[in-house]
Amino acid sequence: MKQILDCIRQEMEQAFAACGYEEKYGMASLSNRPDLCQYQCNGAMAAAKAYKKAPLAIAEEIAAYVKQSETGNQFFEKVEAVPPGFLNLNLKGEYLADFLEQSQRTEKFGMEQPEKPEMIIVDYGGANVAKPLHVGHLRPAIIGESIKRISRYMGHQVIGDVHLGDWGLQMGQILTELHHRHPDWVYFEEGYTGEYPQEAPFTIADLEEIYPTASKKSKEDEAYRAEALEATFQFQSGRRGYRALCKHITAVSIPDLKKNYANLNVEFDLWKGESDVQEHIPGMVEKMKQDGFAYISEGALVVDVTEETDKKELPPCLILKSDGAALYETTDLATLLEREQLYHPDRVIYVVDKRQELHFTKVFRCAKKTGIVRPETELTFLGNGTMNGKDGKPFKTREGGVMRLEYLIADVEEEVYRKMDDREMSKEEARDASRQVGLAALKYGDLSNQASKDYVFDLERFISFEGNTGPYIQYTAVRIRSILKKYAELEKTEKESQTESQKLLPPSGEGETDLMLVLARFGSTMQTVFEEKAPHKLCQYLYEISNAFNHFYHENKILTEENTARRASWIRLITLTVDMLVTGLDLLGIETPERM
RNA sequence: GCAUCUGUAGCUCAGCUGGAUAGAGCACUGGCUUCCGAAGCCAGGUGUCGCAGGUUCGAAUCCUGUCAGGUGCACCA
Repeated sequence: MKQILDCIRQEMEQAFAACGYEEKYGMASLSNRPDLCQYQCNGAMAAAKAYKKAPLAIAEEIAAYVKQSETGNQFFEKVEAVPPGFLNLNLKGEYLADFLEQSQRTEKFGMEQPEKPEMIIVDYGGANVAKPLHVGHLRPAIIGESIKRISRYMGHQVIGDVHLGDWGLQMGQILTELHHRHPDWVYFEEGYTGEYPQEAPFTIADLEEIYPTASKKSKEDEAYRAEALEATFQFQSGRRGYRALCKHITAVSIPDLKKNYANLNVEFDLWKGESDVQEHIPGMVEKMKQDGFAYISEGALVVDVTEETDKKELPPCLILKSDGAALYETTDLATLLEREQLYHPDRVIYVVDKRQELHFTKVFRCAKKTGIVRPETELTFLGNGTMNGKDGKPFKTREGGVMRLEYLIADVEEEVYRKMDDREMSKEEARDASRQVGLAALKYGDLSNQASKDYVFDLERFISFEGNTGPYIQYTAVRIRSILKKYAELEKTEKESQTESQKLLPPSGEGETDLMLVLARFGSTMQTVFEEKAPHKLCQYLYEISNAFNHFYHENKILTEENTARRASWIRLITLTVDMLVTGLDLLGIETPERM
């Protein structure tokens, strides 16, 4: 169904046209002065210049036209021209109620599905094998998951890909470290042609110690680093023993990563890694050479990606290192190649740390230039800022190290659990609720900030349950559910149910009108959130719904309302409210507990 | 050095495809519960929108310059 704002715009555009002005001046928007009106149209002021007339005169002309027109009469309770030339609009209660009535009776609150659903791939994991997830993985995971859910909800076909880091230097470093420790392993025996063991000779816990050690040595020791680079090259060139070991590393890591992402309520459709696209590399490189895009520069194989409009010359996109090994760029390009073959995506959205912007700019340009993706494929870089500590610097543990994600989650959960002491719940229920509330605190604290900006992690604030926080939204939803439960019991004692047959009545008071106006914005808000890939705007919206509901709630006694038609109408209104809240939270990747 | 992002209330942040008095939350003060969850609601003060110019009827928003901070600049990912 059509959005309210679109109806208003159409109405106003028609009015402008009928009065002899260009249609575009009918552009209406939400009022920025709610005390004066609900919607506004500023077109008269813009038109004043073009038509050399007084803005107020135009506004009055339009207002008069709308008032006498049939459809205008149906929509508006008020159409007012105000100096210097604003058009202030208020909707009729009947129309508003009718609109929400339809929203409630239609799937997805009446949101229209896209004519042509797009195939969208969201690349947002960034996890590396052999390394535990840490706070740096939090933002891409949370934001990406939300983008995925929102896109899917809008009616598109969406694939989330974790895109594991399982191919680069880190693998060479681990191989080197393992070689040093266990030179006798069959994996390191040259010329060995037999089968390698099925079982991995190490556990995830071993790896969690081995990788940091190797990484550290590689930074400090030149010879060690050279060894790791050589191992990387050998491994990438297909040395059997190395490949077998890396398979073990991946096999051991994935279940652990899955578990940790699941704790965050983050799920991927694809668990592909960099290693999965290696077969595409030789052909891809060969074609780039043949087509004349790739050439040797300073020993490495590169593709130029500068464009005329650049203020500064971009470094070229590196395809192969001078030692012939593949790079980050190479793998990302090959991944795009494979995605194009398998899924033919209309868009690929990368949710990764914003510091990688240059890298992706190069990859995108190279992919377009060399024809790896179609010209119309939209490649989007959604760079996220970092989560900082209260000192404004990247979040660290007290000891100054990088915090593991599972510890952070556990800390938040524990803190919430302590606060729920006084609730009448079983220990089990309280645990479960604190998990959901804690996660909401963490995720909402993150998502309510613009993705591209850094933000300060403040545990106290996020879990404070006051103000614009995840728990506050959850609380509002839980509270409504509680009322609905009570109502269901109450209704049992009455002769017949009225809720189903009762239509939504026009609002009876200020609080109810405001609530209805907010709820009526669901569709257009979702559209904006999707288009701008801006989950923080969804947070803001849910917060507005919650505020509007709480205001309404204090203004009206729902269950004791004597007019049963009114009461049934209110029940339907708050049902719509809670449905939208729960849906919205779910799109942020946040669950709503039964009680809290 | 070059590029790029950010600078809004004491703190944390919205607003930035130009519009009417720049908004929230926290913190601070006072009030509201014989009644649906007070983790709530109501009321109260706070701003050189980094600075300086410019465009415009109109600028936090667009343009230029400038200051401050962050980030990135070819064989790591």
